[in-house]
Amino acid sequence: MLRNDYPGQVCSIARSLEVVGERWSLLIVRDVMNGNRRFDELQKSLGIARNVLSARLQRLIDEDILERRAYQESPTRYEYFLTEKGLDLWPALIALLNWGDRYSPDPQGPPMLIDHKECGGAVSDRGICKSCGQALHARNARAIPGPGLAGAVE
Amino acid sequence: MLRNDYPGQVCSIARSLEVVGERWSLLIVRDVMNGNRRFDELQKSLGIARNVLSARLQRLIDEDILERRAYQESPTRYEYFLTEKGLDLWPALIALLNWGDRYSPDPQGPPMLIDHKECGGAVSDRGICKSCGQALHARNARAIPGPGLAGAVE
DNA sequence: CCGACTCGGTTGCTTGATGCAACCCAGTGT
DNA sequence: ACACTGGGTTGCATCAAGCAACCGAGTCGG
Repeated sequence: MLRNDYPGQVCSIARSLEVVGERWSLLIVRDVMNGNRRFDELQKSLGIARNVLSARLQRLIDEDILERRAYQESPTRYEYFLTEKGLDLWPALIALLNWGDRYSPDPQGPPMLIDHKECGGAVSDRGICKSCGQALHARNARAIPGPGLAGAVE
Repeated sequence: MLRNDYPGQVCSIARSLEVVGERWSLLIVRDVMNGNRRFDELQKSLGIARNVLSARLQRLIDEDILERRAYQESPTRYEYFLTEKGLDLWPALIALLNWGDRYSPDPQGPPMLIDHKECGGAVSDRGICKSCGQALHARNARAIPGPGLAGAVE
């Protein structure tokens, strides 16, 4: 997105998109959720321009979606973590994941599978564990590589 | 978003965002879901530039998310409708709506409320009817103006 | 028969975000 | 002394978005 505001829109969807609707923002959140926490990791994993990654991270920190913490001193090096607000984007990501799986399917199968950490059950498009029925969140779900990834890695 | 592809990304979230992650796309889908079906209605409601609206509608049609139908001849006039694929974006929109309501709250209350057409129950962030427990879809949910809209309309 | 209005766009121009490559800096390893 | 790593910043070219003007078919009012 170019400008991050939708002038005149009084709608919570528009307000959400003002914050996370910019190009790359949701993919950064997804990557951090999957354990990519460092600048270079994110840059390589996403293939994003470094200046743009820098700007996005700053924006996500300003919006209290990410938090930057030093993991060592001299030289100081940083990691990015999701706040509660950031973790709460999980249901939206799951909905987009499922929509993508349904309508842009990989012939090999989905590239990423989500399951319930405690019981191993699959997750529905509503973020509900299909085997135990619990409504899941970022903390008790886990991403595992699916069959669609295999073809891309070779 | 500028370019609509995320090169090298093998991920259904990225694939979804390639299609609906461009600036305005999800808001157009939301508007059509709420009954704005004509070019001028959409243009006024969104405050989007006409050339951009034209490009987005064409893209959404190409992606089989919208369908254009003539509602009269001479002069021919058109309306845009959501396909099943478009309607299935509903859970993602609901997730974003709830996230926006929670973290960018309007002091007056939410500008838009969603309820279950049949029983009038409120809808959770997972798109589940809070009163009867049913998992809802675009067709059996309804958007109604909430308290947050009042202040903006005056 | 002439002008104004509506709907659904398209065309041109300007502005601003993005992509890319190069550079920077502190510290570490060899 | 030199290269390497992590975490960026700077400059420049390109491409998409915003804006206003225009267009074309048909309809209405006088």
